Amino acid sequence: MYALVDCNNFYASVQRLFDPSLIGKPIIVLSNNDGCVIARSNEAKEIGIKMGAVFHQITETIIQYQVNVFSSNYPLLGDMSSRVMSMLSEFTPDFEIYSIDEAFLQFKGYEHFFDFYDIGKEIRRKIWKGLGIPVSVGIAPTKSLAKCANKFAKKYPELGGHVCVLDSQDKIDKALKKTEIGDVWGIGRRLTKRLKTIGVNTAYDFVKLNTLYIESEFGVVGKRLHRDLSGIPTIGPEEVKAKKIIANTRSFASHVTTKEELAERIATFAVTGSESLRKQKTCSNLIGVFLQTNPFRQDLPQYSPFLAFPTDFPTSSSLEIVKFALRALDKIYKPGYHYKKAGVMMMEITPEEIQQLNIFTEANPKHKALMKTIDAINQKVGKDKVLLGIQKFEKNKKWGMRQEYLSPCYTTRMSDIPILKLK
DNA sequence: TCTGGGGTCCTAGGACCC
DNA sequence: TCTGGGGTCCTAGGACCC
Repeated sequence: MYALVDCNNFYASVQRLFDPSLIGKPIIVLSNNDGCVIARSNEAKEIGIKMGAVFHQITETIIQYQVNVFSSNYPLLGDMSSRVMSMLSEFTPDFEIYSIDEAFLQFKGYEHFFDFYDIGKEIRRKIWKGLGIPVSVGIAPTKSLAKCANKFAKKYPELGGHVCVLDSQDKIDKALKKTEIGDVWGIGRRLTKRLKTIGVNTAYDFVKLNTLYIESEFGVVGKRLHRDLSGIPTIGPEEVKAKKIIANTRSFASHVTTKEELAERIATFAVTGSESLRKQKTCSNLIGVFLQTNPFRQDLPQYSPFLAFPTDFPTSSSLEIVKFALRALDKIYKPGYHYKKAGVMMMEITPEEIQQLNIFTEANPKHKALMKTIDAINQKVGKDKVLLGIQKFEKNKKWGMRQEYLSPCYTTRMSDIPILKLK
């Protein structure tokens, strides 16, 4: 059996955790740059704020309902996520982190010993007691059915106290019949539209389709999902693998026009990406850079170039990667445009220990030790303490990213730790 | 004024190899 | 009328996830 544990309105729940006065009030959390709504408390959902809504377009609603607004606080959210995951991992060794607020727990061979409903309740109780984060638990024989059960647990909390177990064909059928096709894991907007035109409106309708038909129309992806939803475990556990692409991209609060400013941002994206490469013990062989003007300003000239340079040898050295990134920037930069977004992508990622040597050039052996030292210092005394000369020294300016509603980093910064006052 | 960021997998078609 | 057989690798585009 698989359990899918999902934190309820995770970002909003975390903010509420450190400010109990927010309980029962509408909360929204914004994307980077305070652009879109990416998380909502139930109260915010009820007053009709949509996922992905553009923040500056809903100011009236915000004022009218006194909605509490937060910028994304990734240090805080990341830390709370790892605490949740750490507690969940104690329930079973077969444990898979699926996203920042979701994990699959697999229970092999326990079927006859455990009441899964009790397990679900216990998971919920522990996370709530230990961390104050509410979770929903869906338990079923396959991953896609566990996803389905989880949606049920969330949608009808009164039925099972945020726990839903699908342990018989009868229950599975009932749940599938009540699940809209668009809510099925792996069925996006396009497929929903296609399926509805052929009369498939629920997950149950989908399961009842002919296998051969599914394969010819929707390929192997459709076939896999079809089997998995039919109760035959097909979507197996995902191993944690090194990333194949590492991207670092940001929109700017206002536009950027000069090459100097872009160079400084590109360098920082490259440095951050290099750190990610080293963390997963890999090197990159192709460094790409892109620029983008603001696509919402069609009245301004548009220019969105991308260029990738192969490195001379596989590398994770910040110095090398910055060099190639800046070389690419130099090629694609054109004056006279208002750049709104930029990014660096590390591609063709290979393991550190497998090195295809180049005849003509080789890595500077000093870089490896240097990077190790820099990483160690930054780890010990705080992120970004050691920077390259081209990077911005001012702290807290974060590329002029708009973050007007940032909460304290309650769990990761000494000065932000909440203080309890006894009367 | 203002519109996120970061990933994965699959398929079809073309180029190329012997 | 007919035009071998069996492969690999790469790319662009499409779909999906959180």
